[in-house]
Amino acid sequence: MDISPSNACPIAPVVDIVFSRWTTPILWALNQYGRQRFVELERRIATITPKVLTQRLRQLERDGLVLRTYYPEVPPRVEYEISELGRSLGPLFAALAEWSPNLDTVEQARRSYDVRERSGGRST
Amino acid sequence: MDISPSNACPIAPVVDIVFSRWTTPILWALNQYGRQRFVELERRIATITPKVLTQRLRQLERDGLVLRTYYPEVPPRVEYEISELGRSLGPLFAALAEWSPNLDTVEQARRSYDVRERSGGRST
DNA sequence: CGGTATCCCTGCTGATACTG
DNA sequence: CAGTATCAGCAGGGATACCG
Repeated sequence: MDISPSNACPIAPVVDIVFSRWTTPILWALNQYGRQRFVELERRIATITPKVLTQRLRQLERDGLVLRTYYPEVPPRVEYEISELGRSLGPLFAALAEWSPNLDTVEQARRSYDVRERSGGRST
Repeated sequence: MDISPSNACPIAPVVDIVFSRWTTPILWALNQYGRQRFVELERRIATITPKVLTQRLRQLERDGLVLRTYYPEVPPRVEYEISELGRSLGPLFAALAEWSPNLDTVEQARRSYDVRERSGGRST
């Protein structure tokens, strides 16, 4: 939360909601593989802990991006799915994916920066 | 860094680079108001401290998203500007901006969630 | 299964002071 | 001006254990 102060730029609030920690893989998994249970998400994301997964799912549910359905069976069952509002993020995610080829450029920039810095390239 | 593990979804690395803390307002300011000095950025973002601003600018410079120019004058002058790679984020930022009307829906979702929770709506 | 509760610990942040 | 250095404080995340 409050990842980037809104006074600085108008898109900061959107970033706070959509790109706060763990939300991207969660929304992606729900969008990609559809409605699924808690454990499925847990296994798919792998490095997330149940506590944090719960926190993030609650947050996403509160923001209306994710729908939670509870089945009072034994053993209990809960299913999560992306909401319509969540699906409206599609174009945004597509824009992300379209930019990803530039990751190579970033990698290259990092390497040459590191070389420059190692040899004391900075003037100040 | 490592805001969202890449094993979970392919767009996570992009998010790590572009939407890590403070990078959005910085890139936005540089993109919106053009080439400017350290203090200008500092004043524009207001709540950022010089230490953190320096950190983030270095990171963005290393990633090739921002260009730094040092003028060895007295007093010294440094100017920052967005790189071509940084400008290539334009469509992404536009997609963000296009989604921002949905913030109202999020706000509404939060309110009704909070009402539901206050009255003990959750079954589990 | 689908979570909570607990503790710990890292990393970000803020404040302050100092320098070329 | 444009930083760097240092220290303290704290929220959030990870690991582990437990519960309906």
